Amino acid sequence: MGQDRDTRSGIANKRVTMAAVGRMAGVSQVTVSRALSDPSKVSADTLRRIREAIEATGFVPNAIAGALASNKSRLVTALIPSITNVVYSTFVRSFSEHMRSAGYQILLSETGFDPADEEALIAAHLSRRPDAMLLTGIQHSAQARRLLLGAGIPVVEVWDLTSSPIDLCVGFSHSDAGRAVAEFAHHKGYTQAATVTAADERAHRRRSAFAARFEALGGQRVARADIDGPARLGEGRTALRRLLDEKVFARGVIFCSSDLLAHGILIEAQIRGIRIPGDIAVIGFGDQDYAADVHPALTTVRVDRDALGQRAAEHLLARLENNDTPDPVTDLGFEVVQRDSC
Amino acid sequence: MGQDRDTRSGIANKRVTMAAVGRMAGVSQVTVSRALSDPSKVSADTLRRIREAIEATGFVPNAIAGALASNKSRLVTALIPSITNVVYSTFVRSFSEHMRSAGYQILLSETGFDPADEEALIAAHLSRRPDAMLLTGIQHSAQARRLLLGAGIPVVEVWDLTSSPIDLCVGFSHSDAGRAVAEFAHHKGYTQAATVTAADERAHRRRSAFAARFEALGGQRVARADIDGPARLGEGRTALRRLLDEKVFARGVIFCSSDLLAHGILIEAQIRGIRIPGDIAVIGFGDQDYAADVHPALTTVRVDRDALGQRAAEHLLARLENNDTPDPVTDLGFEVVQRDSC
DNA sequence: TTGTAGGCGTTATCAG
DNA sequence: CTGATAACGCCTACAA
Repeated sequence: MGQDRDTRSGIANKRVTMAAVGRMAGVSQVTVSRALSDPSKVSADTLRRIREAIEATGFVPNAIAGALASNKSRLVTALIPSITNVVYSTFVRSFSEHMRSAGYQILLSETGFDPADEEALIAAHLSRRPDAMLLTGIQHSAQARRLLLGAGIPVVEVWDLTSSPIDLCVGFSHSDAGRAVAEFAHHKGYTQAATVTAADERAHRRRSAFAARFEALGGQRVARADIDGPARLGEGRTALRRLLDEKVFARGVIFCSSDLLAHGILIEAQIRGIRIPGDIAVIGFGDQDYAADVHPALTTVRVDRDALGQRAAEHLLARLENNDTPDPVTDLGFEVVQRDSC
Repeated sequence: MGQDRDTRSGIANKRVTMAAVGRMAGVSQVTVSRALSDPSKVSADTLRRIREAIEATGFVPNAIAGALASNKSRLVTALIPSITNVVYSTFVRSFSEHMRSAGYQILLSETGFDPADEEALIAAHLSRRPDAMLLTGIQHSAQARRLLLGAGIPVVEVWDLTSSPIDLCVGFSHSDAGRAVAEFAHHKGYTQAATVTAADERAHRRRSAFAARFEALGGQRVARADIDGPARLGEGRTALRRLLDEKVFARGVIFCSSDLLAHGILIEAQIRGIRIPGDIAVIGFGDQDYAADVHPALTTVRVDRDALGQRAAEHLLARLENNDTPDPVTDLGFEVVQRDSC
C-alpha cells in the first residue's frame, strides 16, 4: 500500500552512472565505458574490479546517452497494420529475432486502418532516431517518403512488391498470387467462382487479379462478397450466407482473403449440410497454423513469413553493418498449398 | 539499384537540429524548443516563422537528446510471453492505445517460454530508460526484481494476482477462474471431467484449481491431457483423441486452457460423430473473437482484455502524471460465458 | 517574449 | 592500458 510506495521512493536511488562505477572501481568513467564495449582493451585486474562494481551497484548502462553520443540508437522501428493479426505478428517475430540477435531492439507500432495516421506515426518513430525502419506495404504519402528519405536510414518495405521502393523491398506480388489461385482453380476444372474479401487494399488486389484471370480463362463472372473491417470468423459465415441467399453463387470455388474467412465458410457449410469440396470448394490465404487442422483441411496460399522476416532483417543489416548494397527489391513468392477443401 | 543508394546517401543530409531551425527562423534554439513544447509562450509571429522553418527543413525533433536532457523518455516498455497469441496482443493493443494517447510509446518484447531470458530482457529494456514498465505475470527472478526496484520507475504486473507486487498489479486470479469453472460444470450436473492444458504455468494453475474443486464437489477424478509447447488447433484434436483412446475419459466435460484447444476438440468431435454437448461438453478459456462463431458456440471464460489494458495504463499514468497512489493490486475478475458447448 | 549557460551520461578523439 | 576533453541535441534554470 502506501508503504510500498514509500519503500520504492526510498529505493529510487539516483541512477548509477559509469562515473559512479568508475569511482568505486578506482578508475575513470572512460575506462568503464571501454570495459563494457571492448573488454580486451582493459587490463584483467581493472576489468574484474569494474565488474564487481557493476554487480554491487546494479549499474545498467544508459542507452539514451550512448545513442546521443554515438549517433547510433541500436533501435529499429517497425510499422505493421495490426498486431492482433497473426499473419503480421508471426512475421514480426521472425524479423525481431533476427534483428535482436544482431543487437537491435524493435519499436513496434500498429498503423491500423487509417493510412492518414501513418505519417504521424512515422514522424513519431523517427524522433527516436532509429537506425533503420520497416514499413508494411508500399503505399505511403509523399510527406512520409520525404521524412524517410530525409532520415537517411535504411528502410525496408515488406509484404508487397514495387519497382520503386523508398529504399529496400522484400515481399511478393499480390496480383501474381490472385492469378495463381485463378489458374489453380481453373485447372481443377472450376468454372464458377466467388470471392470473400476483407477491407484491405492488398486483399482487394488479389481479388481483382483472381477475378480477371479466372474470367479470362473462360470462367463465369466471379461473384463477390466484401467485408468491411477486419476479417473475423463470423464474417466468413455471414459471407457464405449472403452469397447463397442472394443466389449469386451456388456451386464452384470461393477464394477468401484469409484463412480465417475460409474457416468461417467451412463452418457455415457444415451447418447447412453443404459438402466441401463436393458442393463448394474453398481456398484461403496465409496458411495459418490451423489451416491443416481444420476440417476439411484448407487449401490455401502460403507465404513464408519467417523467411520474409529474416530477409528483411538481413537486408537491413547488410546496409547497417557491411557496406554492401543488397538488391533493392526481392520477390519471395508464395505457394498454393493444396489440401482437401479444393 | 546502385543509383537509388547513391541518391539516398546524397539526401542523408546531416540531421536538422533545433539550432538550425532557429537560425533559419531568426531565433535561438531555445525558442524553437519552446515553440514546440508550449506554443503559447512564443509570439505569434515567431511561431509562424519557426513553423515555416520546420516545414522547410523537414525537422524532426530528436527524442533521444530530449530524453537525456529531461530525464523523461516518454517510452514505456512491455514484456509479454508471445506476440502471436491473440490473448496477449489484444491486451497489449488496448494498453498501447491508452498509453499512446497520453504521449507514451511502447517498446514491446516477447519473453517467450524460457523465464531465464526475462532477466536479460528487463535489463535491455531498462537501458532505454523507460518511464514505466509492464510485465506479464508475477514470477520474476530476484535479480529481475532488484533491477526493477533500482530503476525507480512504476511497474505494473498484469494477467495475474499477487499480494506482493513489485509495484502495481492488475489482473485476475487463475485459481479462482479454475474453481469457478468447476462450480459451473458441477451445477450443470457433470460428474466426469477432463482437462486439456498447454505448457503455461498460469494454465496449469487454473487446471489444478479446477480439478481440486471439481473433485471436492463430488466429481470423479479429473483426467488430464497436457500439451507441451504453445496451444495449437491440432493439439486440441490430438488431445481429444488421446483422452478417448486411452479410455481415461469418455463422457463429461472438458476444460481447456484456451479457446483454440477447445475449438480443436470441437472439430475432432465433429469428425468422430461425437455430439457436443450431448456426449461431451467443452469449455474454453479466453473468449476469443471466434468463440461465439464456432459450432457449437463455445462456452468459455471471458477476461476483459481491453479493460485490463486500460486499467494497467491508467494506474501507470496515475503514478507518472498525477502524484496519487493507485491501489497496488486490482482484481478485474473474469466471467464464465455460457454458450452451446456446455 | 526571448536568450544565455550549464548539464544530462555516454562515445570518440587525442594524449600520455 | 588509461585518462582528459569535447561533442551529441535538447531541456531547465535564470536573466534580460
